[in-house]
Amino acid sequence: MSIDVGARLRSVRLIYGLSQRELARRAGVTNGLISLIEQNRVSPSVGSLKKVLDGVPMSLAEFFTINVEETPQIFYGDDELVEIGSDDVSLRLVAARRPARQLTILRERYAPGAATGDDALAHRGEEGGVVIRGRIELTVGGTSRVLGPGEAYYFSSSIPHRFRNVGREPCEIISASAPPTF
Amino acid sequence: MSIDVGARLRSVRLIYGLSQRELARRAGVTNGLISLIEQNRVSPSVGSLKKVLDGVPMSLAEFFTINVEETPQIFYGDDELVEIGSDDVSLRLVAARRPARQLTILRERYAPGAATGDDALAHRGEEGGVVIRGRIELTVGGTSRVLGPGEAYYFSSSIPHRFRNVGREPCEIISASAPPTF
DNA sequence: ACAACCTGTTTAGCATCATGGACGAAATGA
DNA sequence: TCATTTCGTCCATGATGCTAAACAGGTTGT
Repeated sequence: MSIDVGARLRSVRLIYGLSQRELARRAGVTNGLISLIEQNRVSPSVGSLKKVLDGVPMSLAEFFTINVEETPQIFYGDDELVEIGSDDVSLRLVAARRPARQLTILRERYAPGAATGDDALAHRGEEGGVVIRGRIELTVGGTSRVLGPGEAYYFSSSIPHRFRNVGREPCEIISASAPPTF
Repeated sequence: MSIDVGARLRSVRLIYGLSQRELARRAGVTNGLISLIEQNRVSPSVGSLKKVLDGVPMSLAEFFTINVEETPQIFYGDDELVEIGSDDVSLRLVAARRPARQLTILRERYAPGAATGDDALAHRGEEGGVVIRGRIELTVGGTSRVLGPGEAYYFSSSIPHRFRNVGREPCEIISASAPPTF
């Protein structure tokens, strides 16, 4: 549940082949603090954690992104396409069972006339995709464009956006987004 | 230089349309703490920052990844599919011109018999994709499997991996990886 | 054996964070 | 107008992070 900052810090320190004292010296903190953090006996302030990571160097974003356990896991096949959409808009998620994915990959299918909703979507991250079949109208931040098979798109997910199938046949898209939205 | 945790938190809170008190209630902390953090008058412990973000909800990784300035940029269409592959393996990159992408999205085309190379690939991050057409043999960490249209895959890119078209027709895949490899 | 150095851990005390409540300003409603 | 609600900020106090120094165990070298 918790982040296990201690294990993360220990693993990055060892990756860089540093002792607690050496890292402490580079970071301008005490070795004792490194020890306490690695044992999870304190929850460091963001300020001191940043100082520590500056000694490596590594950004806070990277620190919280790295996967410590490194559970090599492979997901294959049709089974991994888990349905999460509605009737008109079918979303199939790749590797849904995998914990802590860095990516959401979807096969999206829009029935003729179907759309992602009346309100535009807006969330963190970036997303993009490629149209496989059919024609889709993509509205991003006020401007619209119709995309056909083979065409692609990419934008910041925080800009309000909406998809709508304006063709007479079903439309299919492969999309990806990071950080994961599902 | 510093991270300006305060401004980040404030912008996140406002994106979600919450007051300091409402966020505090959801997070299980006091409104005063939210106020102090947003003014950068304290450097919150990782533990409390996590509690706060759980109220949104947002991960620490996302929190430190978000770009406060947010340059809205949209990439559309066929133009954005930039060719980067060889003769047998064609890779077209979505939104190649966009700086600092968080995602690599590729349309990959393998001629019959073509492969990603004699040596297996291994790099940081995660990747996945969906087969659109043809049949591809995917080898990840010693085990192989042949995937057909509609099937999907997902794995840690650090595991050595290799793609090979084992069918008689061209194979097409839409893939995504993060962090970006191209 | 012994010293000199390394490792990570522990502890007392001080600095900082986090709480609960009080405060004034601004908006809402009767 | 006056009461009520909600906003963000501020303050005293208790909780916790952080430092400096001591400690125990392991390795190297003389």
